[in-house]
Amino acid sequence: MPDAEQTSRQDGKTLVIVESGAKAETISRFLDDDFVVTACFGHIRDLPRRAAERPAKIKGKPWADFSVDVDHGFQPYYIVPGESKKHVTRLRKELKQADRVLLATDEDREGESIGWHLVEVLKPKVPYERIVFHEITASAIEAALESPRQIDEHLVEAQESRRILDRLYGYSLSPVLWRKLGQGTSAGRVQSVALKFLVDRERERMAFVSAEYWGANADFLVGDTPLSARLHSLGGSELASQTSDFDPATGQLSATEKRWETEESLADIQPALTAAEWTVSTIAKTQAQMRPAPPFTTSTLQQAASNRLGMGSARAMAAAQRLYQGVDLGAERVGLITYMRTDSVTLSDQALAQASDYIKSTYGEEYHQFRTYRTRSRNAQEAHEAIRPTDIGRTPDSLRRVLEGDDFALYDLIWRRAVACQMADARVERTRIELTARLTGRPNDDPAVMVANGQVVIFPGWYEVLPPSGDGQQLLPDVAEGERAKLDRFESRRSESQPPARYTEASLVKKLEDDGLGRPSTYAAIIKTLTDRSYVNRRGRTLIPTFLGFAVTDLLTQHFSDLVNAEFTAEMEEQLDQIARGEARSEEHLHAFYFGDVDEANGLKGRVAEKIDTIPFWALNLTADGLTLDTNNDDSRIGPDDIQVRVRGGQSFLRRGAGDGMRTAPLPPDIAPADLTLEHANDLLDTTLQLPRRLGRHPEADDDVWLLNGRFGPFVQIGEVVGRPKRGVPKPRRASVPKDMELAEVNLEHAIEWLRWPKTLGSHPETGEEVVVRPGRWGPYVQSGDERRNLKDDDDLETIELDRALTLLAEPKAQRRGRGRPGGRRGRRRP
DNA sequence: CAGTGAGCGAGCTTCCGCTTGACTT
Repeated sequence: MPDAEQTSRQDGKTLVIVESGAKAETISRFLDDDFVVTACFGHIRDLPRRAAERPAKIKGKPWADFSVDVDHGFQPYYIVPGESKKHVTRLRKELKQADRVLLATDEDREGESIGWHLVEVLKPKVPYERIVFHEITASAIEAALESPRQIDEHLVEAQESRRILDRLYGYSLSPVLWRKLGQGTSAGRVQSVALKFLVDRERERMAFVSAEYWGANADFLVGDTPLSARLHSLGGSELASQTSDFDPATGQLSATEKRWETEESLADIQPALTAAEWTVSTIAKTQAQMRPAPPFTTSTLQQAASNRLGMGSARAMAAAQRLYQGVDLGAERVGLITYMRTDSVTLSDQALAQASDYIKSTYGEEYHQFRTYRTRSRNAQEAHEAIRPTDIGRTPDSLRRVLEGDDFALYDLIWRRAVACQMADARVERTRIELTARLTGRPNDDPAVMVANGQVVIFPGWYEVLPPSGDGQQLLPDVAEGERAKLDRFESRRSESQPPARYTEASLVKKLEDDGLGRPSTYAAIIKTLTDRSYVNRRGRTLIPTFLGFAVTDLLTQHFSDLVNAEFTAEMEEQLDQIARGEARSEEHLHAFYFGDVDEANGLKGRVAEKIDTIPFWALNLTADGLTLDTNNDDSRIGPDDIQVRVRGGQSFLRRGAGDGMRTAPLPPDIAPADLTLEHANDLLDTTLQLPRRLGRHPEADDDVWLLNGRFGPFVQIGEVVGRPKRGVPKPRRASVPKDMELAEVNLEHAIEWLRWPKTLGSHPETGEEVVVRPGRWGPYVQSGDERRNLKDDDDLETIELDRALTLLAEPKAQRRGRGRPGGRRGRRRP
């Protein structure tokens, strides 16, 4: 099929380039044969990510890591990454068939930039113009074609400024973390703030002091009618009944006008309450209108998918992508929803009209309510519509045979939300029944009031399509004011004030959007980064920061606090807006950021150079009161029983004492910092101290194999545990336990395998030195004396022989290239 | 960085924001 399309193309056509493949398909249906619609699939150029991608001419430059010449106007050096090459090749081919190009990328900062990059890479010889589609409808496309314009250079400059700033930020601060916390760690304008949200919340939970408080429920008989109510107030004071009534720092009552009841105080008053004569004193009815929520954006879709369907952000987005790309219905492939990466709550006129028709014909006129919604989130760019079904008439039921699993559930949710948002308010009537009694002989507790709350839906409106959980009804029996009531059963109930909830994927995405961090296309990726880097663990739906996450956050917050908050991004966005309006230049902002606007000391470059060698290592002190940041980093002040949490090589561990009596134990990778108590820490240390452990008998050496704990972690050894190495006695054979191995799982088989290395192949004919082969950090290698060479791909660790090893050793050493680094400092190798 | 031992050669990691890869018969 594609072949036929290729050959049928004639010269003289207009090439329309959009960002996404499905969008290209849809738009081509609205255009005649004079147009060829194609997709570039997002950005086709970017700064090189890794050293291997950098152009040869910038290698060795002091700014090569950035691929941005900070000394000459912050000139970026772009490349076409491997994944984009095939798209560029294809676009070039398509361009040859065209005599005009329309850059129809999205109408936002990134879209403008993608259009500009397309021109830079494709260098069209034919005329090109910029157009934008506001919706994918015939009239909107026609309107777009009638008002082409030039590329907005200021907007492109703003995007480039954002791109370079993020590169400078990430690639300057990440190396600081490598030095202090281990390789592979990372810092970024968005991820580091997201991580700080999680760490701050975990610390709030650690500092939280819970309060126990008691309340009561009672069953009444009003005549013969049963009625349940809850104890509301005594002696004119309301009972404390929620977390916010208590001080999170002390667990004491903070709402001092309220009463703090205990189990004993309620037991004490129960006889008086039971004996009292109760009266239905007031029945208050109020009406309330419940408005539907706006249609979905990426952020609210991810929240609802998590809350209602239990889907994580990435899973929800994958399902949404499939719905967007569409299904085969009959002969044609049809996209079922509009674009799923959007920050807009706007619906097209066509969708509004469709919804109106559907609602009126299905539920009746009075169920329809025309509504428009305004986007409230910061930094919204609104290049697309809200997420909605492409055809409201395509009900979830009609797609039951086509969609399954996540896809169906998500479509159902999107469809309901889109319809509901054009429906009338639900009207509910709320009823509050108060029962009052005078207590004899208890002046401080008199009078007593019990309350029952109820709710009835009197007009469902949008509830018809999207019922609230529990259908919105809480029925109360029919009683009248002034009726006498008898307390039949009394039950006191224990509650605890709750620490602030941990973030879930859904609540983190909401927080990010509210604070203007990240974009619809990156919310799921941000969470993935945090988990990939082991900054965060998932437990059920909640996200729990690890100690490594704490270390990263503390280090950045202590030394670069102005960079690790949402305000930094907000200010950046203001500057980008100035650039986009042509009121400011990117270079000045970047210069101020990187080199400082007062002096070098307040620029990123100067600060990193000053800090990278002087920042102390991170540690938390663990006491009975909890974990606190260690600020002096002074071993001489550590007592023999003092416990610290530290991080090395990305692994967190416990340390008890300092100097000679010091003991360490690795922390379980999934431990929640708030769960680490002094007692737990001592248990972990004592468990590790159960080493040495005898694993069994080595069959060849005819000796015992021991698992021991050493300076650099656990290791296995053939032979007795020795105290100090004795002169003249050959050293026993030893091997490290791999870093990712749990100590409890180490057995004799493992030990025998590790102890096979190094294997002696023979002696070197020239030097007489032993030639050995062993697995190494960078793959297997051979060694003789001080000479080492890696095995090649064809060589095998198990079968390699002396001759081959000698050949490898005779080859020249791989050339080590000197690299000038900013500041001229080469990191000392860790001993 | 440290802890009963031995080893590790050269060069790498990292950012945010757009898009989904698909060369089987």
